[in-house]
Amino acid sequence: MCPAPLRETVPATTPAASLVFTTVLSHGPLTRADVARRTRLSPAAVTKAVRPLMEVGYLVEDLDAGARPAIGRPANLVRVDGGRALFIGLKVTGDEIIAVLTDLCCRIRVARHVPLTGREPSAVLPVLLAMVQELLVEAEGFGVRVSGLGIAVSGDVDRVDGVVRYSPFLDWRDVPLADVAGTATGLPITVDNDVRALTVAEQWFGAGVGLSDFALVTVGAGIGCGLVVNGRVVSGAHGVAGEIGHLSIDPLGPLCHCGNQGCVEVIASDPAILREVRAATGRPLATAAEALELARGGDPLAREVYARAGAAIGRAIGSVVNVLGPERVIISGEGLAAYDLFAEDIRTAFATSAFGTAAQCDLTTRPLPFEEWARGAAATAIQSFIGPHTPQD
Amino acid sequence: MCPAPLRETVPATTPAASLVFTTVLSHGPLTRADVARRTRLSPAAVTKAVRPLMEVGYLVEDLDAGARPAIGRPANLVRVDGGRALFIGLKVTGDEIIAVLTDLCCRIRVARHVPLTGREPSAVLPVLLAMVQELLVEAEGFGVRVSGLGIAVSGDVDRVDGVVRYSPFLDWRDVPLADVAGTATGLPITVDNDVRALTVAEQWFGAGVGLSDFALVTVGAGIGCGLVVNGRVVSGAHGVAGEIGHLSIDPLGPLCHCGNQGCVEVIASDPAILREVRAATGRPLATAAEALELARGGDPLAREVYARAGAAIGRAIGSVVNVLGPERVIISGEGLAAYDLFAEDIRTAFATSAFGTAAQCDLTTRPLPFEEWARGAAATAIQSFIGPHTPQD
DNA sequence: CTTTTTTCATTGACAGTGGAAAAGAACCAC
DNA sequence: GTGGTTCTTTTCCACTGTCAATGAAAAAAG
Repeated sequence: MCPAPLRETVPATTPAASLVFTTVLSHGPLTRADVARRTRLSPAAVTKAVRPLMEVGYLVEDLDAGARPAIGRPANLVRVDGGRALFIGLKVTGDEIIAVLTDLCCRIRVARHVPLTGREPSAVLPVLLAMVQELLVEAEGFGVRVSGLGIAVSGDVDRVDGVVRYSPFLDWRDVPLADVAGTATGLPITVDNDVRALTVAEQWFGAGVGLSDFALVTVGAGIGCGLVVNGRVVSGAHGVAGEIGHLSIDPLGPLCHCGNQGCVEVIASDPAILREVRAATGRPLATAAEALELARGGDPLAREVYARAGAAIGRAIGSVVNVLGPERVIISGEGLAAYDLFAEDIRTAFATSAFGTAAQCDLTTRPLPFEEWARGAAATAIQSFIGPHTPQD
Repeated sequence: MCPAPLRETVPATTPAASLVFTTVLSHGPLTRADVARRTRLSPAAVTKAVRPLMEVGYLVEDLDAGARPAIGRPANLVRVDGGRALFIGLKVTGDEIIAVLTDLCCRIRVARHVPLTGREPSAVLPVLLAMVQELLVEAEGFGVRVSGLGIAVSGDVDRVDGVVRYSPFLDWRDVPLADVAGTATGLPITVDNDVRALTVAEQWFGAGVGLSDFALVTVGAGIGCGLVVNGRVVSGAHGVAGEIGHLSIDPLGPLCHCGNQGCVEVIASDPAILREVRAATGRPLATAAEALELARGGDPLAREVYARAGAAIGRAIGSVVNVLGPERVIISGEGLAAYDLFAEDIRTAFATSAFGTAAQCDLTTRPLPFEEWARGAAATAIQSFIGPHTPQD
């Protein structure tokens, strides 16, 4: 009579359960008492939230005695059983799709990528769906169902409706990605902006854990920035935020396609650096990697370009920090391969442009393997899976 | 036996009551049904929240039939009875204390200011307390008790502890203002940063009502910025945020005391404008008002200075908007007296520096009479009075 | 001039959430 | 053992806000 439920129930049914689950998820194995202290819930509430989550296997008792107190009853550690559920994360770029299969703790189990031949939705979607199928097959090998699919796309993305409003890079407008992917795969879909997705991953599983205010700066083909303020990811009133790529750093700098001069992006993005190194040295370099090699080899002109790029990034970070006063800035991105060349310049430019207390802000760097973007997408899927009661901090 | 309560109970005891009260407070007279729709509470919950608030007189039925629907039972409007409680707001500047007595709707009933002879806490506090006494006497004339005192100070202020951590302007460090004022007056005290206080006033009673993301930019002796993101005022991880005064606009501009060149504040603050007009015209002007007069008179060199100031402000606003994507920016401050001189420049500079969707952001200007700062302080007191369940939006 | 329709407001029953207090459990130290 | 300490669970309960039904007040319809 009663039809079988189409999807596994979400782990957290009440705000308290959600809070407990996300706390354990982010802060690793914890005792119930610890969870109670962290969440400011009563111990009783924690016990009651943990039990049903254990019964369905999302939480498990961690038998590594480990952190037992010197005195008193030994504590039982509780942790999330990552293997209990799988998620697929996809990042769609202009020329490829990067895909990962992760567990509930957002650890990557499988990573793939396929090139794209066209950018129109009609060219991308079949490849995307084929990739999902491929990973679903992989997932069978783990004997666990896939509980969600996250898709990250650059540009203006409406996560609530799952619509890509406008992606300049892909030249997409108003593509109802969640609907399409949902009907095709039957999975719960989360669509979000790529930088925001990466920010969610850092907030829950990375260098942003436990911070109520931080920024994530990505350096690569473009310069992006994700923000967490008061424990919540910032989306802006119109769905767009963190556009630091077009902060104007040098009014006399090169002309940017946005119409201004000296934007961060036209000084410090990978293509900009390549262009500048080419111009400075007169060599016909083809890729950013070649420019990097030249600079690493000690070419002073090339190094100068990297120094300028670092200074621009540092000043952009300084602006963000002055405005928001975050606790930490995480610097990441493909461009980080050149980090050794401009780390110093980023820090000095930041230090001089940060005003007052803002200078206390911690700068952390973090390598960004190519699968990381897709992992961010998986993180958003995990977030959706856990439920609507996302706690603010 | 049972001692009389020392202070009136706060209006809102439950989250729902708080939500209802703040909704009615900000959105003027509303029908219960409207409140229910706005807050997404059930109609029953609204009725139950309103009743006790009416019994103690904070809410009243508004008998101005006014907005009756074309069909169906006519609605009863509910509004806050502003006269039911009074609040004192104080702003401490370097050379005077500005004070207001407001009602619960943050309407100014009495405004005062006294000059200060010294900046040390020992010189300021007696004057401050005398001012409070004076307004308490005034308040007796209204036959209503004063329910809270808000104090606004520039610099790094910890609202939770009521401590002025560091105010460069006053040269205060770690002054426990809330404790001192609390024991001296017996009133509940709220101490906050001045710009944040102004932001709260706008969020609850001004041009920020109903917006989840907006910025408030103040132009005057300094350039400040208050931010509301996701419906909450931004304080930053270290208690400081919105420091746009030292965003560097022109790397070749005048040297700022912060060590950088071409900060907004060294181009567009009142003293900076005065200095520049003096330098450009060679005239021995004494005040910003004289410089303003000169520019209004048509002096091209003076006008040029204002145009540069406007452009700097516009670009600073552009930076904030690119980073946060607010729905609106409210431009205010004493410097707004000169608004006609640089309005155009602000807008053009903003338009060129705002990227993509960010340009949709609405720029609003709002005059800032001198009592406004003190009114901001009163708004924080009202916020504290209503209770800890401040809703996020 | 009823009756119906529509919307607003209230009531009382109720489900569900999380807290308080007390008891139980497991260990160490003496 | 006994007492002390901390973690965990249990039981009971206060409380909040929703549901569904009911009442109220007006306009529109018959």
